[in-house]
Amino acid sequence: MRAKSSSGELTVTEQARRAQIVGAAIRTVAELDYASTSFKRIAERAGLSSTGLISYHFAGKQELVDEVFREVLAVFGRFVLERMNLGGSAAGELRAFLLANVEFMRLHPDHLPALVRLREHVTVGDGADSDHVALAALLREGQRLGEFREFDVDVMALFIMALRNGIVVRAAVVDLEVCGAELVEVVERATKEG
Amino acid sequence: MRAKSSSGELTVTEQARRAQIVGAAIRTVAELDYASTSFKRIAERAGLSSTGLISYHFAGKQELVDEVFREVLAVFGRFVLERMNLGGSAAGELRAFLLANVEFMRLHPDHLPALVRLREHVTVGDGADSDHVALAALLREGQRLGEFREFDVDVMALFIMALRNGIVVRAAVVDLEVCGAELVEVVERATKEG
Amino acid sequence: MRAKSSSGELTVTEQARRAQIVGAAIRTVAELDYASTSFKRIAERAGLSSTGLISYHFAGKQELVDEVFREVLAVFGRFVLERMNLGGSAAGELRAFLLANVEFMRLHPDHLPALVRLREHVTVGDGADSDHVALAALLREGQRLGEFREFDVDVMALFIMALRNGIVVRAAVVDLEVCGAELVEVVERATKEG
Amino acid sequence: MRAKSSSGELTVTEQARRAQIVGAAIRTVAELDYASTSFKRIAERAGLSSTGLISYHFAGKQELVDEVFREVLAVFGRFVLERMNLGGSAAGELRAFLLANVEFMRLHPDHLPALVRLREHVTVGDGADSDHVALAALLREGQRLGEFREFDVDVMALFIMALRNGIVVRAAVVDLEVCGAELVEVVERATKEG
DNA sequence: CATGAATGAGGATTCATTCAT
DNA sequence: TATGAATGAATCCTCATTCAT
Repeated sequence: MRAKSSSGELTVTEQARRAQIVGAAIRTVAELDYASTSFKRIAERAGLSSTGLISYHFAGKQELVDEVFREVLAVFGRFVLERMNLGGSAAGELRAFLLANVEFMRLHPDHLPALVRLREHVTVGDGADSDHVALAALLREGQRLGEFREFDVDVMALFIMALRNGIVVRAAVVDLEVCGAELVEVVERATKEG
Repeated sequence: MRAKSSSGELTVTEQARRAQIVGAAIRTVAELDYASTSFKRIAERAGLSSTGLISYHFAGKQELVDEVFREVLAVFGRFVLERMNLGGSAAGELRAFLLANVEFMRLHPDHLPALVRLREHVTVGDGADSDHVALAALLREGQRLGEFREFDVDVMALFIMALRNGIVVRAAVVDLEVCGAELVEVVERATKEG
Repeated sequence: MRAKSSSGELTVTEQARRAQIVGAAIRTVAELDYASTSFKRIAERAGLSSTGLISYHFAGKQELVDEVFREVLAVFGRFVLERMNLGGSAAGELRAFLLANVEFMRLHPDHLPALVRLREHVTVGDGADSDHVALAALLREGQRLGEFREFDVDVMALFIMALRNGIVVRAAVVDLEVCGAELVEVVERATKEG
Repeated sequence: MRAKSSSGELTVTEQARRAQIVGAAIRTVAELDYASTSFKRIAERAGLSSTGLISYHFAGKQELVDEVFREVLAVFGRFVLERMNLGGSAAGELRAFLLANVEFMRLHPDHLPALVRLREHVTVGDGADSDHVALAALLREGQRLGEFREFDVDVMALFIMALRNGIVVRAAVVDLEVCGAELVEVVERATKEG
């Protein structure tokens, strides 16, 4: 009856259903794009008998979209973090970040497409740019350490995310292996001193 | 329903109306994103008194979308071509291409956003990748001339377009001047020998 | 396509359709009460093939409800005014007002029930209390002329409208003739000096 | 679905739950009007965690509505009766009835609004008019005793209840003290001989 | 008894499209 | 050609009700 109980806790069943719906929504958005993503389509993919069930578990389409976005971002964030926290050089971290991205595309082919397609329709505010901010910080650190040349870190972060997104959008028709290797090379050339 | 006369030709009036509608559609998509672009919204921006007129001039929403895409691509293509055909080196051509893109964003702030947003909803199949193909050819030529290092030209073309699109999507909140300069720098570093 | 053209004018056809829908809405509300009044029910009574047509002519349910209320109030206001402007005494005006109300119920059996049932759901703000205000003014004038005894004019106006509404709600099961005569008698006793 | 046990009796727990739900329903209807009164809203006000519980204790929305109506009527009836059975004159009884109504509004501000709003949606048939019948009987008795003038007792009863309901509907924005005094005065003038 | 998850009908509204004028 | 009225499918959402636990 409620999207969230008054205490903010969710029952196990509810968590499971929400996860099921979110998963179906991710697949739907990845396959059909936001414009064609309706509750009906999501319900079909989730095997639900009624779109009413989605409304039962989520306060509205916007909450679902935000939740999907948050979930994808969380999964992605954990995945990347596991592959980065080696300490070491900024350049190494950046390289790890890029390779993690490519690996993530392989393992979760629907997540990043959903992320990219939902970005404009999300009301989260914060998480949307968290990637960008963290990346810019890393770049700035690299500059401080003398590993990276001078450049506008925000612009460079934008570029790196743009390259990543470019691969995401074309992931279906592209050789991820080749793309990944070239991505690392290009970003290294773009950032390194000299 | 009309779309084209039985002989396949369009009258001057028809062409004018179609152009008016296409122009309004470009503005609408750029401002509202594809998901919120309806005939009603387009008609408002075009100063049309009926959405029926759009259906009259275009066989359907898909034809309109395709036409918009084709038109933007054509305008963009002419613009870029004028700034590139100086002959000269591949690197020079590539640089001219990039600068033309940035200049185009400044002069036609709605066109590339519309292009990017419509790409996934277009059924042209052909023109969608014409940019990519031409760019890949230029890169291959540069490799043949020894100006560019060895890389997968398709991947690199994808990257360059991704960088361009990254700027397009954030054009509203970004300093085009800075972005343009950095774009040239990054692409040069990404492609040049050594 | 629009509820109102940009110049605020309505075409003849549109006026006719709106009137048809408003009429059907009046009948529906009078018969079914607001809670059961849906676009579907209104469309049935209006002989429309689609509820979409109602949305086409009215910006929303609220606009329709407001328009219905305004229309009933206007018809009622004209009707009453025609029977009151004889000049003369305040008591005479009051009596004419009451008789006009009863006569109106006979001629327009759906209008006042709709008015009463819609009052709480209307966002008009002004017209809702115009009856009350005019009546209170008349009562005050009667007091000034010494025709009426001293009483709180707002409370008395409330009472008179309450008596009227009481008849309206039971109009179907009550003898209007008897009610009307008794209404005049009761109000006269309630207001007159002594 | 439960509604009543097979033997027709209700357990203490059942009675308590039903009373809790009925109380919340009264508040909900008084605050939100019938059209906006849903099981969800009632459950919120009752502190229930599920609308299912309402369906469990009442055979359907109609039974709940009828029960609410019956309950309000019973409470009101007892309250009024306590203040009337002094024997004495019909005029005195009538006056006591009116004052009891006003006092009831003060002590139970939600009950009469709920009663008025639910009247049209109730299927009891019986109790709905019990007020009216009793009041008409009192009026007839007063006529027999020569205390009241000649009038149609049903119409007069309708009028008196209409005045009462008029106050109820505006109770929030009106001075109950003033209204009460004027109500007694007006009804006395309306009914007394001469 | 109580819970909360689930259901499917029905709500208003928007949409692309059709058609008479 | 152009208009605007009309259509019906599809949208998200709310509702009372059912049911397994």
